[in-house]
Amino acid sequence: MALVLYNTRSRREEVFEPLTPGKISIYVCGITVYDRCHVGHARSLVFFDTLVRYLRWRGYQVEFVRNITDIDDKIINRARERGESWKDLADRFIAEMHRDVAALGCVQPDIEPRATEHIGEMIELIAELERHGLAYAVGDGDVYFAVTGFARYGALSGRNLEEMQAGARVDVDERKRSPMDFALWKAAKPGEPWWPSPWGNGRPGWHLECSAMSMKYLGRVFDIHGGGEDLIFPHHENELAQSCGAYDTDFVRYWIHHAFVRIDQEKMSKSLGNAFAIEDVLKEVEAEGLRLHLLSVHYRSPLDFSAAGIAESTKALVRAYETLARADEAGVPRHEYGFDSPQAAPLVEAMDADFNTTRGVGILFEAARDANRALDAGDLARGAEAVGVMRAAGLGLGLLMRSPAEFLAGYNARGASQAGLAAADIERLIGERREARAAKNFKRADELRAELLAQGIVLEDGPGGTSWRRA
RNA sequence: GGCGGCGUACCCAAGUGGUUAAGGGAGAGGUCUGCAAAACCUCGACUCAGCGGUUCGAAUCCGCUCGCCGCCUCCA
Repeated sequence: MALVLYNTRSRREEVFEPLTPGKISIYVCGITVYDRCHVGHARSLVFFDTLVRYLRWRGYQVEFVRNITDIDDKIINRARERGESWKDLADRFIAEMHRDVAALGCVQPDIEPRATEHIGEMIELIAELERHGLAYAVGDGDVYFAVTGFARYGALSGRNLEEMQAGARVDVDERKRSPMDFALWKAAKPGEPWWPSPWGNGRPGWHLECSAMSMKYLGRVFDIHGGGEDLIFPHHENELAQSCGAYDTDFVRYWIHHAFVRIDQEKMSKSLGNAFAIEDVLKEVEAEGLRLHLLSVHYRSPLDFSAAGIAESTKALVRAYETLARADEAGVPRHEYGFDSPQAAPLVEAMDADFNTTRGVGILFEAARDANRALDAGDLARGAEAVGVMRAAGLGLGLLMRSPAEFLAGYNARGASQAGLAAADIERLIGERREARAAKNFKRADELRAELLAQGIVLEDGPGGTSWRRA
């Protein structure tokens, strides 16, 4: 079995071969911290988290780097609007981003470099580009990359300079040699933060940080570079030009880009004003329900955001946790199926095929049905195997990692509290109903049950008594 | 204008040349139950936007038409 992934550079699926056998180096473009993260960012965070988790579970030693862009025009402008320092603003949104990452159940990257902590490396890179005749300074201290000096410019995004210039929407800057040249270093305007450099006081251009930091931590060639598909051009095209131009390296072996989250058939984005902050969404929905929802669509297809869609996924997730809880209660033995076990083979096959998380989720639920069927039949051995498949799928996808009893208790308690009920209230009504049932007063028993149902609480009568859950 | 992608059941969504077109949500019937709920079983696209073509064989390849989206500007 071979891991296959879609490489943006070749526009086709390729068999993945790591630079060093058994090891994988990954650099993902992270967030520009000028505002809270939205659901589009959540897709990026969850997808690459799943990719890293899967590859680790799959037996690879993964080095995962995700940067933070903590200096740029938007940060400066936003800080100015709010009358605080750009540093304080960036730090605050970094903390909020970390909170969102944790809430979504994502691992933190091994290294999370910040642009402003790598100014020296970036200056060094510009100097190297200058030596290769690919960088030029204009009078006032701005430095540009000369795209016409880099023959492969446009190869990643599949475009060429003539086409781009024909349809360019950018204002042509007379100081540039070519309209597509981009800034490596920006001279500081009055009141802006700056760092000293051979070209004067200023700050780095956006694309530079990722070239400098990825190569610093992962080497001049590394395995995977990822991000949203809007980064293909110009960001990744420019990174590639900088890194390859400076060091004549292959730079990135596999480029992976995921599609957007959409709302009403339109890209979710800050500039369109249709973005939902992760923080706000998680007040309304289960974080793991959102996570499952994001994984239920293949990463290269657009995903429509809707509360109803997340609710559907959450229902499915709860069902899976209920199956696990049921298995725990029945005392089925725990099996741990590694990626090379026959039980995990279908999941590995799905995920090896360009991270088909959709199919992976399907496998998880097929196993859930098998488990319930076996438990219905009292076949604990078969139930244990099916539950083992569920857990293996969970490990590969980053789902079902929590204790089922704990998850369900929390989920149900939140439902009850939304209805203004405490667990003790519900227990009291259950006790009252138990007495009514014992007296064969089914009319009263049914009234009590209907009362709770109206508040979103379902009662279930089982052999061991009555339990309650969120409708 | 250039480049790229998508259109599969009521909804979401896998599958991209060959056994009965995954899975989830919703719905209908059944088993179970005091009645329910949950779970399970059954049903649900003779069909994959439309029309042509290639092939022994296509949702899957090619062409055209219609509809939708993305990138070409900061953006996950």
